[in-house]
Amino acid sequence: MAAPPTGSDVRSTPIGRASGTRATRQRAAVAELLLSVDDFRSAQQLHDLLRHDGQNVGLATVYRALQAMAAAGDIDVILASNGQSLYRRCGQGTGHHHHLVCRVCGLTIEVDGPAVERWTHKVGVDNGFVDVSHTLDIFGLCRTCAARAPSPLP
Amino acid sequence: MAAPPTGSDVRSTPIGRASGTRATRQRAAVAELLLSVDDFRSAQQLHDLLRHDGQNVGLATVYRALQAMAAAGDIDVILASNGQSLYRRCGQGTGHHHHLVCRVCGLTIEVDGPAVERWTHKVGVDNGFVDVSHTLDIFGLCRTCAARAPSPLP
DNA sequence: AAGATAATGACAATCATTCTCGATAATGGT
DNA sequence: ACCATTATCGAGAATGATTGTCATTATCTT
Repeated sequence: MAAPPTGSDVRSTPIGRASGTRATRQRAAVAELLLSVDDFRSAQQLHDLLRHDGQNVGLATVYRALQAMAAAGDIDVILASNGQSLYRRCGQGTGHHHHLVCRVCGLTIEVDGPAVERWTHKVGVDNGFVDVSHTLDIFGLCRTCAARAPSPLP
Repeated sequence: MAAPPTGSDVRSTPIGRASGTRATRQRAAVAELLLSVDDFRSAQQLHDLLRHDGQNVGLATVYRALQAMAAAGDIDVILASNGQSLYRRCGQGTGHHHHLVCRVCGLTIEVDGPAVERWTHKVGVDNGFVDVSHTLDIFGLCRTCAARAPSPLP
């Protein structure tokens, strides 16, 4: 044991590691892969990428790793309109935030909206709700995709 | 049935009926059921309600009816966190709006946020996006459910 | 080093939703 | 009204993402 046990054993585990969890090759592979990907990807896409990368990780393991990371707040999850979950690393340290996502290429920009946070919370409280949370995502066509595609609707 | 048979449904393509679509008992049943339900319900819940009501409608038909109504803009759809779609009639005439939904009982309140609309649009445009849209839903525990359940998180 | 036990992987199971296709019934024209 | 057309229905099979099972393996604690 190298780390000095200073009385109460506060967080002798690395950031994002809950006590009782273990560092494995598979989880490291998933975490590292996410560092090299900028856009939201499904669990299965990430699994394929690992395979092509020579990494051999089971699909169920990828799901478990992503869930764990999401629960720990290390990655963002959004629900695509077809119901599948998409994952992406999020800016370290930045807490709650939202996403501006290109419908075509998936380009993602993190955005903050303190006013919106306040507003949604107030709406909940004003209506007698507690434990208020919200989902907010912005979609559109990024400059590149807009230039490429003709106007979709007249 | 002694009630006037041609009371509520006009045969000459009522509002919301695209040409080429037909008015059937099943779709009427789904539409009417939605009138009596205030909260978001899954397709399967609605199917069960129809069954208990004596109405015999196939599950696939309920899905098809809901999809058609959603596509026509007659009902609202939200994606629950488990990925399943929830449906609810929306206030006639009211255009774009958002929802405050109780996580436990599904109680739903429609809310408007003109400022949020402006903000999301601005965020998109400022980043070079066009054709900007967004999703925004607020979740929480309504007064009743909060009183019933102990605080979920210490 | 050794034991306790998270974590893994291959595969089965689940669950919402969609598809298939023969049967049925709503519409429009006559 | 009657009929032909064809949208819609219903029951079950199929799909596809995600989760559960469980024997085996690898990590952490002592």
